[in-house]
Amino acid sequence: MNAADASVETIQREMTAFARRARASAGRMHPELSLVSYTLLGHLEESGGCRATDLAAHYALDKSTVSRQVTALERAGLIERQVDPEDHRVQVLRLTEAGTRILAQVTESRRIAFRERLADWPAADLERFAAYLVRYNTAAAGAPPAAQASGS
Amino acid sequence: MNAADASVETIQREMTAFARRARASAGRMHPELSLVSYTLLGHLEESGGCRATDLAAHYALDKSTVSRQVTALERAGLIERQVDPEDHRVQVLRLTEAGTRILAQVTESRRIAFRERLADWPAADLERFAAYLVRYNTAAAGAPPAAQASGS
DNA sequence: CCTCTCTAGTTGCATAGTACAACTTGGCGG
DNA sequence: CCGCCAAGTTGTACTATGCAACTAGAGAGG
Repeated sequence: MNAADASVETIQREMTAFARRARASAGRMHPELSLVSYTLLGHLEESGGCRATDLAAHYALDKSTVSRQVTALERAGLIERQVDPEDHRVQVLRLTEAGTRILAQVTESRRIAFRERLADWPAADLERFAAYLVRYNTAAAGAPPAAQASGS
Repeated sequence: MNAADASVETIQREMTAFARRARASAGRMHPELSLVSYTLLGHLEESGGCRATDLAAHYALDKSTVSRQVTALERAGLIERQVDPEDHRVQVLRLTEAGTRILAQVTESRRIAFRERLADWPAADLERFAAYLVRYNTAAAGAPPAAQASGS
């Protein structure tokens, strides 16, 4: 195996290890907002409101899963649904004020934790690491399901 | 926010996105070996055999979770338990031949998928990316639970 | 030798996230 | 009007997970 292969191997192992830990510790920090809820809210903020089907497609989730998550988030008052006047089958999802606030809180406390962990990294390394991750995830998002599954 | 903060923000977002997708697509590639089982087997291979408690500590899992996973892996014939002759409370876990084989297969097909996604990366970037991930995860492993949860 | 305490692991119970399949509702083209 | 497709919901089942209660064995102190 050449050097590039060894690097790929390491990247695979470390990304897997990270993914493995992520869920294991999910929710310990923010019991009121699970990893799933957090990412859904984040996408709603980014997109400025979208359909449940869009969320399902974006995260490769079943629409039933999204439906239940959306129901829970609505019950919690973090998002609201509005029936699309153009097509009554469609529900446009939007963050409520409370949802926006909580999302910001969680994002902030997560940012603090990440900063702590990355405190002793030189700025140049941080930038490069960030760029690599963006590049990697961009490729992953455009890849077919099988390739996405490799991240698991 | 300065440049370093922006990088931290990006790292947080991208790591989270990755983690989010990882689990969602887990198992689609290798139905016979879940993400959890895969990482446990991987650790057994690396360590050359260890206790259930070691696995739990390494992955920040409850010992009951590990116990069940181990039971399943043993039933599947991928690992075997031997009672430590020095301490009858302890079970030393080891990969069986079948376990070693399947682990190698899955690792290989995952490696192929990762290589595909990383195909157009220069070797130098691969090496740096790999090094960053190792560094990041090493910090995560030694961090307190709260900081680990930030990866979720 | 007996007891107390600690450790390793198992099991009972509850919960979250997920998928798949069946169903409901509504839009669209013949 | 009819048949078909698309968006969501609901029923069901399964996996991973944690916590708490338990069992079994090791070690220390009397």
